[in-house]
Amino acid sequence: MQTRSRARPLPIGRLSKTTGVNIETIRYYERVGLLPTPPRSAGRHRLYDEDHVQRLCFIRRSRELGFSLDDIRALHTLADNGNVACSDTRDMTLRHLADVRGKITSLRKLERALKAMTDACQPDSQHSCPILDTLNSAR
Amino acid sequence: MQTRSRARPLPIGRLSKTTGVNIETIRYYERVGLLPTPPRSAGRHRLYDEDHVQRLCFIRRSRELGFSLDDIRALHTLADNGNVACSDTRDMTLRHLADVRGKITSLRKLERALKAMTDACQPDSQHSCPILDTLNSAR
DNA sequence: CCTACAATCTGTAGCCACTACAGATGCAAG
DNA sequence: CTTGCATCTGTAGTGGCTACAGATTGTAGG
Repeated sequence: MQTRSRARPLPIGRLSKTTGVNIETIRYYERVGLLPTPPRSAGRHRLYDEDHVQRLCFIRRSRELGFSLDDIRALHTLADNGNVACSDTRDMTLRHLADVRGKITSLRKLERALKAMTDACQPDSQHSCPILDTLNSAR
Repeated sequence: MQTRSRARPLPIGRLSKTTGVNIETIRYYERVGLLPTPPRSAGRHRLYDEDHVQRLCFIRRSRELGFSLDDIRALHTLADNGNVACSDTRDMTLRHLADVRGKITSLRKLERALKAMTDACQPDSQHSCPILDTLNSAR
């Protein structure tokens, strides 16, 4: 039991392997105040514990879900304040969801436009290129 | 007829209004070699003609379709070489289309994950926040 | 204990496509 | 000629990393 709470600290390379986050990125997160500054060895090497692993995994998963670093900072604050935060995290996630849906919509428009262009462009067309024509013609 | 070919040159502010491209962006495009350097007035103010308007519109439309500045440089080169380029532009556009589709796919995954989280998060839930739980739990 | 060699350190610069200034000029209307 | 807007150059900032260079530290083998 107490071996777990006294697990030996990880240097940055191990933390990186454990969490799947690049070493440079870990140091970057520390620089921008996303990851708390860890204690150091006598030779100034960073020494991480289990809390850092948890925090960094939280960050990674949030990034995978497309949250910005500012969002994640806010999520940390909310998480640290206990579960009063539930409606706030929900609001944030809903805003983010709306954003993602907006991006999907505009990418689909893009997709249609690009498909129309490639469809119009037959490799054996002797005359001018429909794609270049589209780009050249007025809106 | 000759009034059109001898239209008076536009200063950068007019070009900006005509094309809908920001002044700073126009100068940026010139700096990175996307827009040819225009002649200048005695006082070093840029003076644009109809060709510049066309070129800048081409760039704007390409950007709206999500092409990178490198892509646009390539498109310009192809356009200037005549319509031999047709299959090349088609290839470029198809690659870009595949890219857009890839982005749509991953955004849709994101959308599903975010929706699942907000659905699980009921405002009256007294216990811990499902969203924070998701972000905290292991993969 | 010494020697390799790997790991980590700091600081800086680059990526993309802009955007935002500051401070110095130019230009055109009244 | 003055006023006031337009434009000029140059630099720095954005987000989220990534990639170095050059110095120091940690560690395993002999």
